Amino acid sequence: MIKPPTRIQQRNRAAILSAGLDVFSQFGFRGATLDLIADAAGLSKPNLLYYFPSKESIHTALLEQLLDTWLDPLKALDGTGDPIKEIMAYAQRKLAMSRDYPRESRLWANEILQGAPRIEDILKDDLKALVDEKAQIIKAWADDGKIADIDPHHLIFSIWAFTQHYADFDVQVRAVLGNKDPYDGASVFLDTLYAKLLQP
Amino acid sequence: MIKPPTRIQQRNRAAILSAGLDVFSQFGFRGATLDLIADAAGLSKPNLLYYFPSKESIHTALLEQLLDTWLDPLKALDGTGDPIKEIMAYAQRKLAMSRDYPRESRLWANEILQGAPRIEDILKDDLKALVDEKAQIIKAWADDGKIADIDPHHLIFSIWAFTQHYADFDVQVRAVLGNKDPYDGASVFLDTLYAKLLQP
DNA sequence: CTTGCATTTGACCAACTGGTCAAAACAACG
DNA sequence: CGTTGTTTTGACCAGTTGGTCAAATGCAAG
Repeated sequence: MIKPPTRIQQRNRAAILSAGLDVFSQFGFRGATLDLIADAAGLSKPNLLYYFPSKESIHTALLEQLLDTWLDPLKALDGTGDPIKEIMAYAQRKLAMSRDYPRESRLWANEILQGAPRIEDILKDDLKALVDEKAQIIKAWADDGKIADIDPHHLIFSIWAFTQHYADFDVQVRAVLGNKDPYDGASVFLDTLYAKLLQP
Repeated sequence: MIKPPTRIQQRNRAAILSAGLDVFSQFGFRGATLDLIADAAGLSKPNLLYYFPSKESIHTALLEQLLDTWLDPLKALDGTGDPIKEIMAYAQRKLAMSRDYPRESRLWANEILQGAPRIEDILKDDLKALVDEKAQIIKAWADDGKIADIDPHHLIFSIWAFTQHYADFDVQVRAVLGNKDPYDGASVFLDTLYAKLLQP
């Protein structure tokens, strides 16, 4: 029989996951240490291992939790909506994710940079399937002359690249802009960019 | 008096730097180990430390070597040339860098992801100065009505983001495209994107 | 207060880490 | 060949790493 988690369990598991997100997203899997995570979570190392059996298991839990959040904005792209509005709304949702979940974006980036050893299958199955499905919708719009005739896959890549850049390269963006908040400017630029690109 | 490096020194230093590039770009500074680098270079660990005094020194050497290569394409943007051609040529140079030097791109990405502790000053000084200078050129073009009126800084970010995406997220891009070469499609897309965006 | 379970901890371990060192092997040159 | 400087190596070290364990503490219900 399964027992419901106590308040302490909920609090500590959440603290560990948040600490793990901090550490893994900054140092990658190999560069992260249990000591760093335990310190950030305010627990002793053996105590941390009472809640998660291994370093790997914390990382896996984070990645699983991330996956849904990460794919949601694209899933919401609606083939029956107004083409240009749909794509631009998707791009804005993605940009908002970078602003609101920068650690998650960097965790993902780290994982891919390291060759995605732990999620390669997911990329090749789930992600590819989802992207292919949405790419077909976009292609249909292009064929109907409702948007400009561009390669749907590279369109999606360009949205990922541009929006995630503000989370993953945050330090660099802020260094160049002199610490001004980048997101207002980015949002305006994003609108201009895709409005012009998609115009049939 | 300075002695010229022997053939062996040249060969081994080059092998170490190449191995270091492999390992640092995949695992980040903390995740990289001297054993991994030594193995990849085909040397024993003490032998490796005969050529570089520390792990840090290998990393520093790589970063210094990278900096010039990395900023060159932007430096070559010429204020006296044809505006749209200049910007599009810059974007294509950047894309070619991702294709030809993916490890360097990932080394840079790793460094920024980790908060750029070792190059923050360079970003705030040299990089910011260079970008500001080129941004002013672009702004002048926009003011003269030679290109569309867009934010020059975010234009540059969009070029960085899109082109580097193909090196840094290589595994993901190939997983989604089913292992087709992405660069031809990316190059075409890049041309379309900026041609439409910059049109006054 | 006591019993039983959940939680926390200090001490510990083997493997790995960055780095040192003296001695050995090698290369070049007269 | 011998000598001299360069290159390579095995053995080693102290600190860190992921992880274990038995014992101690906290806590809630009867």
